[in-house]
Amino acid sequence: MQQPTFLILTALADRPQHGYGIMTDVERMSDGSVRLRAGTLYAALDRLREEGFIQIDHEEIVDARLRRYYSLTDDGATRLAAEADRLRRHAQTASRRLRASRITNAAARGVS
Amino acid sequence: MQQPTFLILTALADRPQHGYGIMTDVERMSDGSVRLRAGTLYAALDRLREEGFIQIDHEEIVDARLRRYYSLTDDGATRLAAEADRLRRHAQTASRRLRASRITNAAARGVS
DNA sequence: AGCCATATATCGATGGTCGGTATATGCTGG
DNA sequence: CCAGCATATACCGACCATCGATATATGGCT
Repeated sequence: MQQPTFLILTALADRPQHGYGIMTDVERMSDGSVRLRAGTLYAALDRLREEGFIQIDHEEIVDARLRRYYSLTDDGATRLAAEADRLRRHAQTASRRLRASRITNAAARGVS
Repeated sequence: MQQPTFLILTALADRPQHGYGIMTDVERMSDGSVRLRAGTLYAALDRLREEGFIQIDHEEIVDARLRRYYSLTDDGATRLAAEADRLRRHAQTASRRLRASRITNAAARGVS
């Protein structure tokens, strides 16, 4: 699973949201580092719905504009939890190894 | 950065390794869930070298077979550290939101 | 009047990964 | 004794998620 997809599911983890809301939420969550393109977002929403990870929650019209709200399915929540755990473990492994390497290099330079 | 690329850099975080060693290391690190294809690995090694994140450390011949060892550059270590931190934060956000959602749902069902 | 935010949708291009194939050596089980 | 597997690098076409751009429409701000 790629980062944009992961962040879309994360945006839906605690409440239903509509497409545009997901876009801004993802940008905020990632401190502006991940700007979802409209193409990416709506293609991903269709795909994730086909895969059964999200579903259409409800729709409403605001200012003559459609808002289509999506929510996580149980499958989606399970999948996201598994993916989050994988990310956490990978991040931990990388940090541990980098730390080990810095210690080794410091020792080699005679630094206490 | 995609997961395979991240894991390749992680494999090199604490010591130089050759291609095939990276492949087995990545599989072990991810509990067998990520099996690097030869095509992915060697293409990624070329690309990462061009980008300045890794470099050829040294080469040796074992059993008439070439072993080309790669190591992280300073740039690569910096990049990997930043990426690991991003992964950690994203995983944390997803887990926090999922937890919040479970509490809300439990309360809605009248569960203490 | 012009621009930006809101909101969804579609389309071609890009690029990292997948899956397979090629080449070569050495070890091991049947 | 030879077939298969592990080791080791390399290349290629295919796939698909994402990018970047464009389209359409409304409302608010300057």
